[in-house]
Amino acid sequence: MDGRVERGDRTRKALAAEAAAIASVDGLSGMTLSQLAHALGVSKSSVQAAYGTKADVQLAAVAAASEIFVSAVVAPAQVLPEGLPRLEGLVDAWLAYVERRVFPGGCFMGAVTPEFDSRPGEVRDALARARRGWLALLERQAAAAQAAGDIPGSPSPEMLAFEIDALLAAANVSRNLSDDTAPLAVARALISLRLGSPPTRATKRQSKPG
Amino acid sequence: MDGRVERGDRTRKALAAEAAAIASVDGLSGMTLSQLAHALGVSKSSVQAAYGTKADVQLAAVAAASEIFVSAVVAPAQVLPEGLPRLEGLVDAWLAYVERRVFPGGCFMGAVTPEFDSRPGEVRDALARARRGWLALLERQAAAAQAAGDIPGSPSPEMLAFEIDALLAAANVSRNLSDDTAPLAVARALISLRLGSPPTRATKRQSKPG
DNA sequence: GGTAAAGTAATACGATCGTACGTATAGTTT
DNA sequence: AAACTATACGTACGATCGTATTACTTTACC
Repeated sequence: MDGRVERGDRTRKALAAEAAAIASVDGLSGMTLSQLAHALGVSKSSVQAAYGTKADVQLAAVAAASEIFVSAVVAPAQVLPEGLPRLEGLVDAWLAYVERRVFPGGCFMGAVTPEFDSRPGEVRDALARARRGWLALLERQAAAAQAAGDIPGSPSPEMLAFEIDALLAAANVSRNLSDDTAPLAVARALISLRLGSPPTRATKRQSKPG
Repeated sequence: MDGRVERGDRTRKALAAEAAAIASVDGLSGMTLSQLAHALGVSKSSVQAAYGTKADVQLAAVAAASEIFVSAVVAPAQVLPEGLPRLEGLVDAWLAYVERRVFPGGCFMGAVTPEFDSRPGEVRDALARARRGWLALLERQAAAAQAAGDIPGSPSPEMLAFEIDALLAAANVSRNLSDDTAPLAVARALISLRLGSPPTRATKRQSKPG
């Protein structure tokens, strides 16, 4: 074991996490190395020493954002039983992840994927891979829920996953534009509706207030 | 009448349209004045002479993109009767607008709104206004369709508009990432499903080919 | 304890960014 | 014809971008 590279890895992690945070607001190409260095109180040269080039920083930011996303959204839902419960758990965790601003710009992928979806390169490939993984995750739970008969009269799991992701992404944009969390509740209600669940569950249900 | 300002307006229009095209790929801040000038075969100074600052160019690009969008998507559907027909016409026109790449980066708003949704300023305000207008347009037709009883068992017009827009935006991203038009058909099928229409209409239905 | 490795930093370089200024050209007005 | 105005262009400036080079500090292993 080498404590030196361990320390280096730690600063590298912190760097990548901060890069992801900045990119969620300014984009992966809008983010500059000076900005990143200043945000962590280190010199620009240190950033360059950790990752050679800016493209490497961008890729590291995507990887770090993916890890953060997994621990904030995927992992919490993993304790729930497969199928509809876990699917709804993923949705609720995602909405909470956006609402509490794990990234200052809302969803990292939602901010960065449209930026790079028309620019061939490693960054786009990484983003496409992350997106496919997320959609596959949703699709698997949708398929399980459907197999269990919990989603009556529903389209294919692939379509259902596509729709859930679309609603979440749109909610993220609306929320950022209006700085209001109402769109998150709208998305939740629509997803509940499409999943055939009764009313909503985690959004409202504050009846009997007294 | 002044032939000078007329000529100026013509170049200004061409400039704004090209700026929108570039921004649909590189983003409104990724676009540079040199790039814009070179794309039109003029000098960088000319761009600056037409619009004083880059922020003005960005705002002009948003305005130009809105006009292009209206003539490519909104206007064609305006000939259809209000309610469900016009709503589906808007959807079909939108999908065609993306598929035939009116903007090289797909939907201009889809590329640029996530870029600016966390950056306060005039650009974000303009994008928010355009988005609200588009959603209101969808919502009005959804309400008319619902009032006519054409969409049985549907959520509120506002929610329906939100959902249609979400599906279209997601289809645009998927299409750009994969360079495949299949996501457009998926979105169309889902929208048809949510509108309660039988199968789909404009996506497949190529029976009786002879 | 000395040495090699890795992190951190200081400095500098070329390129390009957005912008400012001066000027030539073309059209309008008097 | 002369004065005026708006467009277009060339040039130049300061700032900042990403990157390369170089030296110094810290840390772990011999």
